[in-house]
Amino acid sequence: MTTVDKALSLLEHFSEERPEIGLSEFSRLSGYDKSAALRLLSALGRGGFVQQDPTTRRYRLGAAFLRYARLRESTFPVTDILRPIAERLRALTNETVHISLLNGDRLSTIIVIESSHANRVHITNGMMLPLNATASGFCCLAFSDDATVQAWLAQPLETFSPKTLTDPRAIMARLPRMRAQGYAMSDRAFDSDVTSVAAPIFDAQGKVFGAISIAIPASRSSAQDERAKADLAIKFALEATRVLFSNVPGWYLDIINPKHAAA
Amino acid sequence: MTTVDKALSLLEHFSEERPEIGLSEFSRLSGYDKSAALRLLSALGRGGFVQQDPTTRRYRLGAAFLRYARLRESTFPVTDILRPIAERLRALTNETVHISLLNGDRLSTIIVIESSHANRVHITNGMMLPLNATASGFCCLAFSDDATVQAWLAQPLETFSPKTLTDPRAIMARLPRMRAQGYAMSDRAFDSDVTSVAAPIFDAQGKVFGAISIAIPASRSSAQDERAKADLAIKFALEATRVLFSNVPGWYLDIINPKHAAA
DNA sequence: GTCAATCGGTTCAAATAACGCACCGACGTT
DNA sequence: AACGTCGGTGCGTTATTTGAACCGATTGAC
Repeated sequence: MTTVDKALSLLEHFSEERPEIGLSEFSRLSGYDKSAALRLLSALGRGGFVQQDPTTRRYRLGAAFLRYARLRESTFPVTDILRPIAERLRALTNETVHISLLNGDRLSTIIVIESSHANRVHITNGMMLPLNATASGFCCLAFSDDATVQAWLAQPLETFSPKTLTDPRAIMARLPRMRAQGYAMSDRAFDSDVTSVAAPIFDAQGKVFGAISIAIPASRSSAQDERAKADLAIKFALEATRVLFSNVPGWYLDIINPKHAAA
Repeated sequence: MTTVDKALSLLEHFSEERPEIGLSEFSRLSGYDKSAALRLLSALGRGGFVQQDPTTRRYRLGAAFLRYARLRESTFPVTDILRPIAERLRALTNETVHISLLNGDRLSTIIVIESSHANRVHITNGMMLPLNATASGFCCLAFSDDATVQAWLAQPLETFSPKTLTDPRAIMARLPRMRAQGYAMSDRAFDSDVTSVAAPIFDAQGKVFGAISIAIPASRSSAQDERAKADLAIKFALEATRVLFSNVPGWYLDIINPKHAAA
Protein backbone atom coordinates (compact mmCIF):
# COMPACT_ATOMS: atom_id res chain seq x y z
CA MET A 1 0.00 0.00 0.00
CA THR A 2 1.57 3.22 -1.15
CA THR A 3 1.39 6.57 0.60
CA VAL A 4 -1.03 7.74 -2.05
CA ASP A 5 -3.35 4.83 -1.30
CA LYS A 6 -3.31 5.79 2.32
CA ALA A 7 -4.13 9.39 1.58
CA LEU A 8 -7.00 8.46 -0.70
CA SER A 9 -8.30 5.92 1.77
CA LEU A 10 -8.72 8.67 4.34
CA LEU A 11 -11.43 10.15 2.15
CA GLU A 12 -13.43 6.93 2.43
CA HIS A 13 -14.23 7.79 6.01
CA PHE A 14 -16.43 10.66 4.94
CA SER A 15 -20.07 9.77 4.65
CA GLU A 16 -23.52 11.28 4.85
CA GLU A 17 -23.47 10.58 8.59
CA ARG A 18 -19.91 11.78 9.14
CA PRO A 19 -19.32 14.72 6.81
CA GLU A 20 -16.67 16.34 9.01
CA ILE A 21 -13.78 14.57 10.70
CA GLY A 22 -11.13 15.88 13.08
CA LEU A 23 -7.46 14.93 13.03
CA SER A 24 -7.51 12.54 15.98
CA GLU A 25 -10.72 11.04 14.71
CA PHE A 26 -9.02 10.36 11.37
CA SER A 27 -6.12 8.78 13.18
CA ARG A 28 -8.45 6.47 15.08
CA LEU A 29 -10.62 5.60 12.08
CA SER A 30 -7.70 4.84 9.79
CA GLY A 31 -5.27 3.38 12.31
CA TYR A 32 -2.56 5.75 11.07
CA ASP A 33 -0.48 7.75 13.47
CA LYS A 34 -1.70 11.27 14.07
CA SER A 35 1.38 12.76 12.47
CA ALA A 36 0.93 10.55 9.42
CA ALA A 37 -2.75 11.44 9.16
CA LEU A 38 -1.84 15.10 9.43
CA ARG A 39 0.74 14.85 6.66
CA LEU A 40 -1.70 13.06 4.39
CA LEU A 41 -4.51 15.49 5.16
CA SER A 42 -2.24 18.46 4.54
CA ALA A 43 -1.38 17.10 1.12
CA LEU A 44 -5.04 16.47 0.37
CA GLY A 45 -5.76 19.99 1.55
CA ARG A 46 -3.14 21.52 -0.73
CA GLY A 47 -4.83 19.74 -3.61
CA GLY A 48 -8.25 21.01 -2.54
CA PHE A 49 -9.50 17.50 -1.78
CA VAL A 50 -10.25 18.35 1.81
CA GLN A 51 -10.73 21.68 3.50
CA GLN A 52 -10.66 22.64 7.13
CA ASP A 53 -13.33 24.53 8.92
CA PRO A 54 -11.30 27.51 10.15
CA THR A 55 -13.07 27.50 13.51
CA THR A 56 -13.54 23.83 14.42
CA ARG A 57 -10.42 22.68 12.52
CA ARG A 58 -12.31 19.64 11.40
CA TYR A 59 -11.86 18.44 7.85
CA ARG A 60 -14.47 18.04 5.16
CA LEU A 61 -14.44 17.13 1.47
CA GLY A 62 -12.89 19.89 -0.60
CA ALA A 63 -13.93 21.90 -3.61
CA ALA A 64 -11.67 19.97 -5.99
CA PHE A 65 -14.38 17.36 -6.26
CA LEU A 66 -16.79 19.85 -7.78
CA ARG A 67 -14.16 20.80 -10.31
CA TYR A 68 -13.13 17.31 -11.30
CA ALA A 69 -16.63 15.91 -11.27
CA ARG A 70 -17.74 18.65 -13.62
CA LEU A 71 -14.75 18.09 -15.84
CA ARG A 72 -15.38 14.38 -15.93
CA GLU A 73 -19.05 14.86 -16.69
CA SER A 74 -18.29 17.26 -19.51
CA THR A 75 -15.79 14.91 -21.15
CA PHE A 76 -17.32 11.57 -20.18
CA PRO A 77 -20.99 12.24 -19.46
CA VAL A 78 -22.25 9.17 -17.64
CA THR A 79 -25.76 10.53 -17.31
CA ASP A 80 -26.05 11.41 -20.98
CA ILE A 81 -24.63 8.05 -22.00
CA LEU A 82 -26.96 6.06 -19.78
CA ARG A 83 -30.19 7.94 -20.42
CA PRO A 84 -30.83 6.51 -23.92
CA ILE A 85 -30.23 3.03 -22.54
CA ALA A 86 -32.80 3.59 -19.83
CA GLU A 87 -35.20 5.03 -22.39
CA ARG A 88 -34.93 1.98 -24.63
CA LEU A 89 -35.46 -0.36 -21.72
CA ARG A 90 -38.50 1.60 -20.63
CA ALA A 91 -39.83 1.44 -24.24
CA LEU A 92 -39.49 -2.35 -24.26
CA THR A 93 -41.12 -2.91 -20.88
CA ASN A 94 -43.31 0.17 -20.46
CA GLU A 95 -42.42 0.11 -16.80
CA THR A 96 -40.54 2.69 -14.77
CA VAL A 97 -36.80 2.28 -15.25
CA HIS A 98 -34.18 3.88 -13.06
CA ILE A 99 -30.42 3.86 -12.91
CA SER A 100 -28.64 4.42 -9.62
CA LEU A 101 -24.95 4.68 -8.84
CA LEU A 102 -23.24 3.29 -5.78
CA ASN A 103 -22.27 6.11 -3.47
CA GLY A 104 -20.61 4.81 -0.33
CA ASP A 105 -23.20 2.67 1.40
CA ARG A 106 -26.14 3.99 -0.60
CA LEU A 107 -27.28 4.38 -4.15
CA SER A 108 -27.98 7.73 -5.73
CA THR A 109 -30.55 7.70 -8.46
CA ILE A 110 -29.33 9.59 -11.50
CA ILE A 111 -31.88 8.63 -14.15
CA VAL A 112 -35.59 7.90 -13.93
CA ILE A 113 -37.77 7.14 -16.96
CA GLU A 114 -41.32 6.56 -15.87
CA SER A 115 -43.81 4.13 -17.30
CA SER A 116 -46.77 5.59 -19.18
CA HIS A 117 -49.23 3.37 -17.32
CA ALA A 118 -51.66 5.31 -15.18
CA ASN A 119 -50.71 2.95 -12.40
CA ARG A 120 -46.98 3.34 -12.36
CA VAL A 121 -44.09 3.57 -9.97
CA HIS A 122 -42.87 7.04 -9.26
CA ILE A 123 -39.25 7.51 -8.31
CA THR A 124 -37.68 10.89 -7.60
CA ASN A 125 -34.48 11.65 -9.44
CA GLY A 126 -31.60 12.21 -7.04
CA MET A 127 -33.19 9.96 -4.43
CA MET A 128 -30.83 8.00 -2.20
CA LEU A 129 -31.69 4.31 -1.95
CA PRO A 130 -30.62 1.91 0.80
CA LEU A 131 -28.71 -1.28 0.06
CA ASN A 132 -30.91 -3.48 2.25
CA ALA A 133 -34.32 -2.92 0.67
CA THR A 134 -34.10 -2.32 -3.06
CA ALA A 135 -33.30 -4.59 -5.98
CA SER A 136 -30.53 -2.20 -6.99
CA GLY A 137 -29.14 -2.36 -3.47
CA PHE A 138 -29.21 -6.15 -3.42
CA CYS A 139 -27.30 -6.06 -6.71
CA CYS A 140 -24.55 -4.05 -5.08
CA LEU A 141 -24.40 -6.51 -2.21
CA ALA A 142 -24.59 -9.67 -4.31
CA PHE A 143 -21.81 -8.67 -6.69
CA SER A 144 -19.38 -7.09 -4.25
CA ASP A 145 -16.68 -8.89 -2.32
CA ASP A 146 -17.40 -10.31 1.12
CA ALA A 147 -15.36 -7.81 3.08
CA THR A 148 -17.22 -4.87 1.55
CA VAL A 149 -20.58 -6.54 2.16
CA GLN A 150 -19.67 -7.24 5.78
CA ALA A 151 -18.74 -3.61 6.32
CA TRP A 152 -21.97 -2.38 4.75
CA LEU A 153 -24.20 -4.70 6.71
CA ALA A 154 -22.38 -4.03 9.98
CA GLN A 155 -24.10 -0.63 10.17
CA PRO A 156 -27.64 -0.37 11.52
CA LEU A 157 -30.17 -1.15 8.78
CA GLU A 158 -33.29 0.91 8.39
CA THR A 159 -36.79 -0.50 7.98
CA PHE A 160 -38.90 0.83 5.08
CA SER A 161 -41.78 -1.63 4.82
CA PRO A 162 -43.00 -4.73 6.65
CA LYS A 163 -40.94 -6.82 4.23
CA THR A 164 -37.66 -4.93 4.63
CA LEU A 165 -34.78 -7.16 5.66
CA THR A 166 -32.75 -5.78 8.52
CA ASP A 167 -30.96 -8.89 9.70
CA PRO A 168 -27.50 -9.05 8.07
CA ARG A 169 -27.54 -12.84 8.13
CA ALA A 170 -30.92 -13.03 6.46
CA ILE A 171 -29.69 -10.68 3.76
CA MET A 172 -26.43 -12.53 3.23
CA ALA A 173 -28.33 -15.78 2.95
CA ARG A 174 -30.09 -14.43 -0.12
CA LEU A 175 -27.04 -13.11 -1.90
CA PRO A 176 -25.71 -16.40 -3.35
CA ARG A 177 -28.95 -16.96 -5.20
CA MET A 178 -28.85 -13.47 -6.69
CA ARG A 179 -25.23 -13.92 -7.64
CA ALA A 180 -26.09 -17.22 -9.32
CA GLN A 181 -28.97 -15.66 -11.23
CA GLY A 182 -27.03 -12.60 -12.33
CA TYR A 183 -29.68 -10.19 -11.09
CA ALA A 184 -31.49 -9.14 -7.94
CA MET A 185 -35.14 -8.86 -7.05
CA SER A 186 -36.95 -7.00 -4.31
CA ASP A 187 -40.58 -7.66 -3.57
CA ARG A 188 -42.22 -4.91 -1.53
CA ALA A 189 -39.14 -4.53 0.65
CA PHE A 190 -38.79 -0.79 0.10
CA ASP A 191 -42.28 0.32 -0.85
CA SER A 192 -45.20 -1.92 0.03
CA ASP A 193 -46.66 -1.68 -3.46
CA VAL A 194 -43.54 -2.06 -5.57
CA THR A 195 -41.65 -5.05 -6.93
CA SER A 196 -38.43 -4.51 -8.82
CA VAL A 197 -35.64 -6.35 -10.57
CA ALA A 198 -32.17 -4.93 -11.10
CA ALA A 199 -28.93 -5.91 -12.79
CA PRO A 200 -25.47 -4.60 -11.93
CA ILE A 201 -23.33 -2.15 -13.89
CA PHE A 202 -19.60 -2.68 -13.32
CA ASP A 203 -16.76 -0.18 -13.46
CA ALA A 204 -13.40 -0.56 -15.18
CA GLN A 205 -12.02 -2.43 -12.15
CA GLY A 206 -14.89 -4.91 -12.22
CA LYS A 207 -16.42 -3.50 -9.06
CA VAL A 208 -20.12 -2.67 -8.86
CA PHE A 209 -20.63 0.84 -10.24
CA GLY A 210 -24.42 0.98 -10.04
CA ALA A 211 -27.53 -0.81 -11.18
CA ILE A 212 -30.29 -0.54 -13.72
CA SER A 213 -33.66 -1.40 -12.31
CA ILE A 214 -37.22 -1.99 -13.50
CA ALA A 215 -39.86 -1.08 -10.91
CA ILE A 216 -43.37 -2.46 -11.23
CA PRO A 217 -46.53 -1.95 -9.18
CA ALA A 218 -46.76 -5.13 -7.12
CA SER A 219 -50.29 -5.69 -8.39
CA ARG A 220 -49.05 -5.94 -11.98
CA SER A 221 -46.05 -8.19 -11.38
CA SER A 222 -45.99 -11.93 -11.77
CA ALA A 223 -43.42 -14.63 -11.24
CA GLN A 224 -43.08 -15.55 -14.91
CA ASP A 225 -42.71 -11.88 -15.78
CA GLU A 226 -39.85 -11.51 -13.37
CA ARG A 227 -37.45 -13.63 -15.35
CA ALA A 228 -38.23 -11.86 -18.63
CA LYS A 229 -37.79 -8.46 -17.03
CA ALA A 230 -34.61 -9.61 -15.35
CA ASP A 231 -33.16 -10.80 -18.66
CA LEU A 232 -33.82 -7.38 -20.14
CA ALA A 233 -32.30 -5.63 -17.14
CA ILE A 234 -29.21 -7.81 -17.46
CA LYS A 235 -28.94 -7.14 -21.18
CA PHE A 236 -29.16 -3.38 -20.75
CA ALA A 237 -26.90 -3.30 -17.71
CA LEU A 238 -24.32 -5.23 -19.72
CA GLU A 239 -24.62 -2.68 -22.48
CA ALA A 240 -24.22 0.14 -19.98
CA THR A 241 -21.09 -1.45 -18.54
CA ARG A 242 -19.64 -1.93 -22.02
CA VAL A 243 -20.46 1.57 -23.19
CA LEU A 244 -18.99 3.17 -20.07
CA PHE A 245 -15.98 1.01 -19.43
CA SER A 246 -15.64 -1.32 -22.48
CA ASN A 247 -15.09 -4.07 -20.00
CA VAL A 248 -17.44 -6.60 -18.44
CA PRO A 249 -15.94 -8.90 -15.79
CA GLY A 250 -15.57 -12.39 -17.26
CA TRP A 251 -17.05 -14.05 -14.20
CA TYR A 252 -20.24 -12.10 -14.69
CA LEU A 253 -20.52 -13.25 -18.29
CA ASP A 254 -20.02 -16.81 -17.02
CA ILE A 255 -22.89 -16.36 -14.58
CA ILE A 256 -25.44 -14.96 -16.96
CA ASN A 257 -24.46 -17.18 -19.84
CA PRO A 258 -22.52 -20.26 -18.80
CA LYS A 259 -22.28 -21.44 -22.41
CA HIS A 260 -20.16 -18.39 -23.22
CA ALA A 261 -22.50 -17.12 -25.91
CA ALA A 262 -22.41 -13.61 -24.46
CA ALA A 263 -25.63 -11.66 -24.90
CA MET B 1 6.41 18.17 -2.10
CA THR B 2 5.12 14.86 -0.82
CA THR B 3 4.27 11.81 -2.89
CA VAL B 4 0.60 12.54 -2.39
CA ASP B 5 1.02 16.04 -3.79
CA LYS B 6 2.64 14.56 -6.85
CA ALA B 7 -0.15 12.08 -7.36
CA LEU B 8 -2.81 14.75 -7.01
CA SER B 9 -0.92 17.11 -9.29
CA LEU B 10 -1.13 14.54 -12.07
CA LEU B 11 -4.86 15.10 -12.14
CA GLU B 12 -4.33 18.76 -12.95
CA HIS B 13 -3.22 17.81 -16.42
CA PHE B 14 -6.71 16.72 -17.34
CA SER B 15 -8.75 19.39 -19.04
CA GLU B 16 -11.60 19.88 -21.44
CA GLU B 17 -9.07 19.75 -24.27
CA ARG B 18 -7.09 16.81 -22.88
CA PRO B 19 -9.55 14.46 -21.23
CA GLU B 20 -7.43 11.34 -21.76
CA ILE B 21 -3.71 11.05 -21.12
CA GLY B 22 -1.32 8.16 -21.73
CA LEU B 23 1.46 7.08 -19.39
CA SER B 24 4.36 8.56 -21.36
CA GLU B 25 2.36 11.71 -21.92
CA PHE B 26 1.88 12.01 -18.15
CA SER B 27 5.57 11.51 -17.65
CA ARG B 28 6.35 14.31 -20.09
CA LEU B 29 3.68 16.68 -18.79
CA SER B 30 4.62 16.26 -15.16
CA GLY B 31 8.36 15.77 -15.50
CA TYR B 32 8.17 12.63 -13.37
CA ASP B 33 9.85 9.44 -14.43
CA LYS B 34 7.61 6.99 -16.26
CA SER B 35 7.87 4.45 -13.46
CA ALA B 36 6.98 7.08 -10.90
CA ALA B 37 4.03 8.27 -12.96
CA LEU B 38 2.89 4.70 -13.32
CA ARG B 39 3.04 4.07 -9.59
CA LEU B 40 1.11 7.24 -8.86
CA LEU B 41 -1.47 6.51 -11.54
CA SER B 42 -1.91 2.97 -10.27
CA ALA B 43 -2.63 4.28 -6.80
CA LEU B 44 -5.07 6.82 -8.18
CA GLY B 45 -6.65 4.02 -10.18
CA ARG B 46 -7.08 1.81 -7.12
CA GLY B 47 -8.90 4.68 -5.47
CA GLY B 48 -11.11 5.18 -8.53
CA PHE B 49 -9.67 8.64 -9.21
CA VAL B 50 -8.52 7.67 -12.67
CA GLN B 51 -9.56 4.82 -14.88
CA GLN B 52 -7.91 3.32 -17.91
CA ASP B 53 -9.56 2.76 -21.21
CA PRO B 54 -9.06 -0.99 -21.56
CA THR B 55 -8.25 -0.69 -25.26
CA THR B 56 -6.15 2.46 -25.60
CA ARG B 57 -4.68 2.19 -22.08
CA ARG B 58 -4.97 5.92 -21.74
CA TYR B 59 -6.12 7.33 -18.42
CA ARG B 60 -9.12 9.49 -17.71
CA LEU B 61 -10.75 10.90 -14.58
CA GLY B 62 -12.38 8.15 -12.54
CA ALA B 63 -15.79 7.56 -11.09
CA ALA B 64 -14.73 8.43 -7.54
CA PHE B 65 -15.28 12.07 -8.41
CA LEU B 66 -18.96 11.50 -9.04
CA ARG B 67 -19.24 9.80 -5.68
CA TYR B 68 -17.36 12.37 -3.66
CA ALA B 69 -18.85 15.35 -5.45
CA ARG B 70 -22.32 14.04 -4.70
CA LEU B 71 -21.38 13.37 -1.11
CA ARG B 72 -19.94 16.83 -0.75
CA GLU B 73 -22.97 18.44 -2.32
CA SER B 74 -25.33 16.54 -0.07
CA THR B 75 -23.49 17.51 3.09
CA PHE B 76 -22.22 20.94 2.04
CA PRO B 77 -24.50 22.13 -0.74
CA VAL B 78 -22.71 25.03 -2.35
CA THR B 79 -25.42 25.62 -4.90
CA ASP B 80 -28.22 25.66 -2.33
CA ILE B 81 -26.22 27.93 -0.06
CA LEU B 82 -25.41 30.42 -2.78
CA ARG B 83 -28.78 30.60 -4.52
CA PRO B 84 -30.53 32.75 -1.85
CA ILE B 85 -27.58 35.13 -1.93
CA ALA B 86 -27.90 35.49 -5.70
CA GLU B 87 -31.64 35.97 -5.35
CA ARG B 88 -31.25 38.77 -2.84
CA LEU B 89 -28.70 40.52 -5.00
CA ARG B 90 -30.98 40.21 -8.00
CA ALA B 91 -33.85 41.65 -5.91
CA LEU B 92 -31.73 44.69 -4.97
CA THR B 93 -30.49 45.41 -8.48
CA ASN B 94 -33.17 43.86 -10.68
CA GLU B 95 -30.42 42.82 -13.03
CA THR B 96 -29.34 39.34 -14.04
CA VAL B 97 -27.06 37.87 -11.38
CA HIS B 98 -24.93 34.80 -11.89
CA ILE B 99 -22.44 32.86 -9.81
CA SER B 100 -19.65 30.92 -11.47
CA LEU B 101 -17.00 28.68 -9.98
CA LEU B 102 -13.42 28.45 -11.13
CA ASN B 103 -12.88 25.17 -12.93
CA GLY B 104 -9.34 24.87 -14.20
CA ASP B 105 -8.87 27.72 -16.65
CA ARG B 106 -12.55 28.46 -17.05
CA LEU B 107 -15.57 29.33 -14.97
CA SER B 108 -18.61 27.13 -14.79
CA THR B 109 -21.83 28.93 -14.12
CA ILE B 110 -23.81 27.23 -11.38
CA ILE B 111 -26.50 29.81 -10.59
CA VAL B 112 -28.35 32.28 -12.80
CA ILE B 113 -31.12 34.56 -11.53
CA GLU B 114 -32.43 36.69 -14.37
CA SER B 115 -33.62 40.25 -14.22
CA SER B 116 -37.33 40.87 -14.74
CA HIS B 117 -36.68 43.67 -17.23
CA ALA B 118 -37.91 42.89 -20.71
CA ASN B 119 -34.48 43.93 -21.88
CA ARG B 120 -32.29 41.67 -19.81
CA VAL B 121 -29.18 39.59 -20.06
CA HIS B 122 -29.76 35.92 -20.58
CA ILE B 123 -27.14 33.49 -19.30
CA THR B 124 -27.44 29.73 -19.59
CA ASN B 125 -26.88 27.79 -16.43
CA GLY B 126 -23.93 25.43 -16.73
CA MET B 127 -22.27 27.67 -19.28
CA MET B 128 -18.48 27.75 -19.30
CA LEU B 129 -17.01 31.25 -19.28
CA PRO B 130 -13.49 32.25 -20.35
CA LEU B 131 -11.13 34.09 -18.04
CA ASN B 132 -10.12 36.69 -20.60
CA ALA B 133 -13.47 38.24 -21.48
CA THR B 134 -15.85 38.27 -18.52
CA ALA B 135 -15.93 40.27 -15.32
CA SER B 136 -15.97 37.01 -13.37
CA GLY B 137 -12.94 35.82 -15.30
CA PHE B 138 -11.06 39.03 -14.65
CA CYS B 139 -11.83 38.56 -10.96
CA CYS B 140 -10.13 35.19 -11.02
CA LEU B 141 -7.12 36.68 -12.72
CA ALA B 142 -6.89 39.80 -10.57
CA PHE B 143 -7.05 37.95 -7.25
CA SER B 144 -4.86 34.96 -8.06
CA ASP B 145 -1.10 34.76 -7.66
CA ASP B 146 1.17 35.74 -10.52
CA ALA B 147 2.37 32.24 -11.36
CA THR B 148 -1.19 31.00 -11.80
CA VAL B 149 -2.11 34.00 -13.92
CA GLN B 150 0.95 33.51 -16.11
CA ALA B 151 0.03 29.87 -16.70
CA TRP B 152 -3.56 30.77 -17.58
CA LEU B 153 -2.62 33.54 -19.98
CA ALA B 154 0.10 31.48 -21.63
CA GLN B 155 -2.56 29.48 -23.43
CA PRO B 156 -4.12 30.83 -26.63
CA LEU B 157 -6.95 33.23 -25.78
CA GLU B 158 -10.18 33.16 -27.69
CA THR B 159 -11.94 36.22 -29.14
CA PHE B 160 -15.64 36.67 -28.33
CA SER B 161 -16.38 40.25 -29.35
CA PRO B 162 -14.50 43.16 -30.90
CA LYS B 163 -13.59 44.30 -27.39
CA THR B 164 -12.22 40.96 -26.15
CA LEU B 165 -8.69 41.21 -24.84
CA THR B 166 -6.39 38.50 -26.17
CA ASP B 167 -3.01 40.01 -25.45
CA PRO B 168 -1.72 38.65 -22.12
CA ARG B 169 0.20 41.84 -21.46
CA ALA B 170 -2.84 44.03 -22.09
CA ILE B 171 -4.82 41.89 -19.69
CA MET B 172 -2.15 41.86 -17.02
CA ALA B 173 -1.88 45.62 -17.28
CA ARG B 174 -5.48 45.91 -16.15
CA LEU B 175 -5.26 43.54 -13.22
CA PRO B 176 -3.64 45.87 -10.66
CA ARG B 177 -6.51 48.34 -11.02
CA MET B 178 -9.07 45.59 -10.43
CA ARG B 179 -7.11 44.29 -7.48
CA ALA B 180 -6.99 47.79 -6.04
CA GLN B 181 -10.73 48.28 -6.51
CA GLY B 182 -11.69 44.89 -5.11
CA TYR B 183 -13.84 44.00 -8.10
CA ALA B 184 -13.64 43.50 -11.84
CA MET B 185 -15.58 44.97 -14.73
CA SER B 186 -16.03 43.87 -18.29
CA ASP B 187 -17.55 46.17 -20.89
CA ARG B 188 -18.77 44.32 -23.97
CA ALA B 189 -15.71 42.06 -23.97
CA PHE B 190 -17.70 38.83 -24.05
CA ASP B 191 -21.02 39.83 -25.55
CA SER B 192 -21.22 43.08 -27.53
CA ASP B 193 -24.32 44.21 -25.65
CA VAL B 194 -23.41 43.29 -22.11
CA THR B 195 -21.52 45.07 -19.36
CA SER B 196 -20.88 43.30 -16.10
CA VAL B 197 -19.23 43.73 -12.74
CA ALA B 198 -18.07 40.85 -10.56
CA ALA B 199 -16.53 40.31 -7.14
CA PRO B 200 -14.48 37.30 -6.05
CA ILE B 201 -15.52 34.48 -3.73
CA PHE B 202 -12.56 32.93 -1.90
CA ASP B 203 -12.10 29.39 -0.61
CA ALA B 204 -10.79 28.29 2.77
CA GLN B 205 -7.20 28.64 1.55
CA GLY B 206 -7.80 32.20 0.40
CA LYS B 207 -7.63 31.25 -3.26
CA VAL B 208 -10.27 32.41 -5.72
CA PHE B 209 -13.17 29.96 -5.61
CA GLY B 210 -15.51 31.72 -8.01
CA ALA B 211 -17.24 35.02 -8.58
CA ILE B 212 -20.62 36.65 -8.25
CA SER B 213 -21.51 38.85 -11.17
CA ILE B 214 -24.14 41.37 -12.20
CA ALA B 215 -24.74 41.49 -15.94
CA ILE B 216 -26.44 44.51 -17.48
CA PRO B 217 -27.48 45.35 -21.05
CA ALA B 218 -24.81 47.78 -22.20
CA SER B 219 -27.50 50.29 -23.15
CA ARG B 220 -28.71 50.49 -19.56
CA SER B 221 -25.34 50.75 -17.84
CA SER B 222 -23.63 53.93 -16.78
CA ALA B 223 -20.35 54.79 -15.17
CA GLN B 224 -21.85 56.03 -11.89
CA ASP B 225 -23.98 52.92 -11.72
CA GLU B 226 -20.93 50.72 -12.00
CA ARG B 227 -19.53 51.62 -8.63
CA ALA B 228 -22.85 51.10 -6.86
CA LYS B 229 -23.35 47.74 -8.51
CA ALA B 230 -19.77 46.77 -7.74
CA ASP B 231 -20.21 47.60 -4.07
CA LEU B 232 -23.22 45.31 -3.95
CA ALA B 233 -21.36 42.55 -5.75
CA ILE B 234 -18.50 42.86 -3.26
CA LYS B 235 -20.87 42.81 -0.32
CA PHE B 236 -22.64 39.68 -1.49
CA ALA B 237 -19.45 37.94 -2.58
CA LEU B 238 -18.05 38.60 0.88
CA GLU B 239 -21.14 37.08 2.39
CA ALA B 240 -20.83 34.05 0.11
CA THR B 241 -17.19 33.56 1.11
CA ARG B 242 -18.10 33.83 4.79
CA VAL B 243 -21.05 31.48 4.57
CA LEU B 244 -19.09 28.86 2.65
CA PHE B 245 -15.72 29.04 4.32
CA SER B 246 -16.14 31.34 7.36
CA ASN B 247 -12.93 32.94 6.25
CA VAL B 248 -12.24 36.01 4.14
CA PRO B 249 -8.57 36.73 3.37
CA GLY B 250 -7.44 39.72 5.42
CA TRP B 251 -5.73 41.35 2.46
CA TYR B 252 -9.03 41.43 0.61
CA LEU B 253 -10.75 43.16 3.53
CA ASP B 254 -7.90 45.68 3.49
CA ILE B 255 -8.50 46.34 -0.18
CA ILE B 256 -12.21 46.87 -0.06
CA ASN B 257 -12.19 48.75 3.20
CA PRO B 258 -8.79 50.17 4.09
CA LYS B 259 -10.17 51.68 7.28
CA HIS B 260 -10.82 48.18 8.60
CA ALA B 261 -14.52 48.77 9.13
CA ALA B 262 -15.41 45.52 7.41
CA ALA B 263 -18.75 45.57 5.58
C1' DG C 1 9.50 -8.04 -44.21
C1' DT C 2 12.64 -5.26 -41.62
C1' DC C 3 13.98 -1.56 -38.97
C1' DA C 4 13.43 2.01 -35.66
C1' DA C 5 10.67 4.50 -32.64
C1' DT C 6 7.32 4.52 -29.20
C1' DC C 7 4.07 2.55 -26.37
C1' DG C 8 2.83 0.69 -21.40
C1' DG C 9 4.95 -1.59 -17.95
C1' DT C 10 8.91 -4.01 -14.83
C1' DT C 11 13.23 -4.37 -12.16
C1' DC C 12 16.40 -3.25 -8.36
C1' DA C 13 20.26 -0.77 -5.89
C1' DA C 14 20.63 3.88 -4.30
C1' DA C 15 18.46 7.94 -2.57
C1' DT C 16 14.86 9.90 -0.08
C1' DA C 17 10.65 10.53 2.18
C1' DA C 18 7.42 8.42 5.48
C1' DC C 19 6.88 6.65 10.08
C1' DG C 20 5.61 7.10 14.81
C1' DC C 21 7.12 8.14 19.37
C1' DA C 22 7.63 11.84 22.45
C1' DC C 23 6.31 16.27 23.11
C1' DC C 24 4.09 21.10 22.74
C1' DG C 25 0.61 24.70 23.98
C1' DA C 26 -4.37 25.43 24.05
C1' DC C 27 -8.74 24.34 25.60
C1' DG C 28 -12.51 22.25 28.58
C1' DT C 29 -13.74 19.39 32.72
C1' DT C 30 -13.47 17.94 37.15
C1' DA D 1 -4.53 22.48 40.03
C1' DA D 2 -4.77 18.24 37.80
C1' DC D 3 -6.40 15.72 33.99
C1' DG D 4 -7.79 14.44 29.29
C1' DT D 5 -8.06 15.67 24.69
C1' DC D 6 -7.42 18.54 20.97
C1' DG D 7 -4.45 19.96 16.60
C1' DG D 8 0.06 20.12 15.49
C1' DT D 9 5.66 19.60 15.64
C1' DG D 10 10.61 17.52 15.77
C1' DC D 11 13.58 13.95 14.67
C1' DG D 12 16.16 9.37 14.56
C1' DT D 13 14.81 5.06 12.50
C1' DT D 14 12.95 2.64 8.79
C1' DA D 15 10.54 1.62 4.72
C1' DT D 16 9.16 3.61 0.31
C1' DT D 17 10.21 6.12 -3.75
C1' DT D 18 13.33 6.88 -7.41
C1' DG D 19 15.09 6.39 -12.21
C1' DA D 20 18.16 4.24 -15.69
C1' DA D 21 18.11 0.12 -18.01
C1' DC D 22 15.28 -3.18 -19.91
C1' DC D 23 11.07 -5.95 -21.80
C1' DG D 24 7.65 -7.31 -25.16
C1' DA D 25 4.07 -5.39 -28.00
C1' DT D 26 2.51 -1.88 -31.53
C1' DT D 27 3.04 1.19 -35.02
C1' DG D 28 4.69 3.53 -39.21
C1' DA D 29 8.27 4.08 -42.90
C1' DC D 30 10.53 2.20 -46.45
